[in-house]
Amino acid sequence: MRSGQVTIKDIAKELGISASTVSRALKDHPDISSKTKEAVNELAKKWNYKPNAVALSLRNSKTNIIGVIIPEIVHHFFSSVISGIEDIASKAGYNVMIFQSNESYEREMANVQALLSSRVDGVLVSMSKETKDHSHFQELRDNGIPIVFFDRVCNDLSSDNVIVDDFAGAFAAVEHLINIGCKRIAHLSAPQHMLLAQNRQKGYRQAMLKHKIPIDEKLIIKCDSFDEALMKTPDLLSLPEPPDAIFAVNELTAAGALLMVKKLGLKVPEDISIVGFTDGVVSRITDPSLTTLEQHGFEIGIKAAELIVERVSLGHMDYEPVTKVVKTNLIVRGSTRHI
Amino acid sequence: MRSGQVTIKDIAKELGISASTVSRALKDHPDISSKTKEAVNELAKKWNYKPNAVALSLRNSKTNIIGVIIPEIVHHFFSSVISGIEDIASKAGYNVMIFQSNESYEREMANVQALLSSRVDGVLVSMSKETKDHSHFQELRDNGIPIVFFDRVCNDLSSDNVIVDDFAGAFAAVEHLINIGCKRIAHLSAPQHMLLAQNRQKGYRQAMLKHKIPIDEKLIIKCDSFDEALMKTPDLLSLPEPPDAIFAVNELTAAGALLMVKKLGLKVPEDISIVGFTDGVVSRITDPSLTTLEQHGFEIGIKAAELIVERVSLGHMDYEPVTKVVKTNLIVRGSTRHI
DNA sequence: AACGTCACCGCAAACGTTTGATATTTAAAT
DNA sequence: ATTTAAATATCAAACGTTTGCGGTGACGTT
Repeated sequence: MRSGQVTIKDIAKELGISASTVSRALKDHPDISSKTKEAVNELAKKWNYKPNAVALSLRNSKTNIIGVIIPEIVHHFFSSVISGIEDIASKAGYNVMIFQSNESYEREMANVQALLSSRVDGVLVSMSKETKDHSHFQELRDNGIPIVFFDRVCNDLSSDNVIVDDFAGAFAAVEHLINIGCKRIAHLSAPQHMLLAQNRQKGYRQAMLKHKIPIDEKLIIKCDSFDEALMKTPDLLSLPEPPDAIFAVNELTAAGALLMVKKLGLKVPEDISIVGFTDGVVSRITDPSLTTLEQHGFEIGIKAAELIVERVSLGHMDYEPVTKVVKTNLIVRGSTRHI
Repeated sequence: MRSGQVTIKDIAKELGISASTVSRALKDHPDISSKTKEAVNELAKKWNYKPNAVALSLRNSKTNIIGVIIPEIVHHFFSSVISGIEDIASKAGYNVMIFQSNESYEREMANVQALLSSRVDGVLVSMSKETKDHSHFQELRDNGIPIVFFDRVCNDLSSDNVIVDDFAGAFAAVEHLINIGCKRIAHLSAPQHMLLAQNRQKGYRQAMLKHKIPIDEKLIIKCDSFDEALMKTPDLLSLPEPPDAIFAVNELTAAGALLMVKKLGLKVPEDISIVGFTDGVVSRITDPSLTTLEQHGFEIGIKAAELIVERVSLGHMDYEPVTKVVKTNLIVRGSTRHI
């Protein structure tokens, strides 16, 4: 057995022919006699020859790698996205390289540098919460590497985006709450520099407006994690006019609110209805199970990967950016009143 | 602005010097005058030169990529592992390429071929449930690529492993149940061809044995998902002598059992105590929260990555395989009685 | 004998980088 | 003025692959 992996040269040497002939034989080039082809193919099989992707990348200036930058892998939504990406990429002959920013701007920039060095063919990004400047992404573009943003997209950079329909989803959720008779609906929101959070809040406001329910700003608070929900829900409930419903910006926040509401002796959904965003495992196993908006992470991954593959195969950066929107579904479960 | 990325040659041409001089200047080689170095560094910075990793890989026969094959990315445990891997890898200067087998043997083999072609420096694997033959992994080894298995390891192939201490964990869990006074402890188990499931069941039996509690085989059933737990828990509870505790092979199964027990009008933990394996988000948000065994996915990822980095830097395949065991912690929460 | 036509194969360059072995220049020492 | 050494820069090869171009026989046609 040889050390390292078999190359075309090894085969050529063994057969006493040139490397180019071996290359052509392997590709069934008409210039090569069938005798030679047979010999080459036989030996290649016997020695388990695998083309060296690195050499190919160098020659073709194409790595067949797509890079992914994600805030945190340990998230049902994000891991679903990655799964979708990997699915499509592997089908299209691409490999996937992942980087997590850990919600840090620094890390994200370092990741971009690594991607640049790796000469990946295209990049998929969901931005970190910290990120406000986008020049590192522009740098990728300047070097001819197409980018598709997903979920946490970039509003000032004109770019390809794949997002969930946050506005419509939030609107539907709040309208559902209104339809079952809720009047004082609280909104647990995320920081407003994120487009996603803006749109969900807009959906909330629009639904309230449409149904002529006055908006109480005291019912809109920044609260976007399980632990924060545990902290802030009591304040909300001790308002002079407490809410009769909560619309949370994500699943875990909704779960935290649910837990605290119960702990404070109120009943869900009889006293308070709760709706979350993002459909993970959590919503199904709470008691009662949570009414949520399906976020279709897998689908987003698929769409984003399809788009980047298309952009990469284009071979140039001269295209009109598009924004693909994935619809959300409202899944009604036990945490909202039935009428 | 130039199209494509800046190379050493571009810099050399612009400065009227040779590529080798540029290369040495960038590495602060003593042969190069400081004047030249300054000029080179300045231009490299101005033009944003990034070394081409592909060319380096080819030259050094080292890609600085580690490949990961995982059954399903969308799993709290596995995504935690990936997160740990990515953390260590990036610190050590490696990039991470992921592949999911989707629990399919076919896919897994295809992934190995891709890994082989990509010339990754090392591979981390958690096997698919289907996999019984391991020659594809042997092929990686034969080509000088070290492998570290984690969680779902390979018993017949002598190899590096990183696993959780399933036996001790299960033992501790069951002993805890016994200590709080439970006598009839049911075990919701996974298919026994998986080493992991075997060891957990062994831990269960050993703990019962130690405390001289008779083992009732009717209390050991195959049941390893949320939905299956919803189905089978009622049968368990309607036994002539129903259990007073449940030890489930994983978190979601425990959550399913918990939900169903409550639905049937029994109280947790007053009537029945429940313990799960694997610590995800789910255990914290159930009501009551679940007593579980922390599986430390992140930690496993870290250990596995550290090990593969070590193996890779060794530069040869002549080492004695080790098995690293990550301890589990029993986290006592609300689903088990306090005494 | 001279030429053309095939069928088959090899040469060399290119992708970007590094590095041992050389060249060339500069300055100092004889 | 010549030699010597040091300083500086270049050459060429190598990593594995592809591909345009050129080359070599064998054979058939005039």
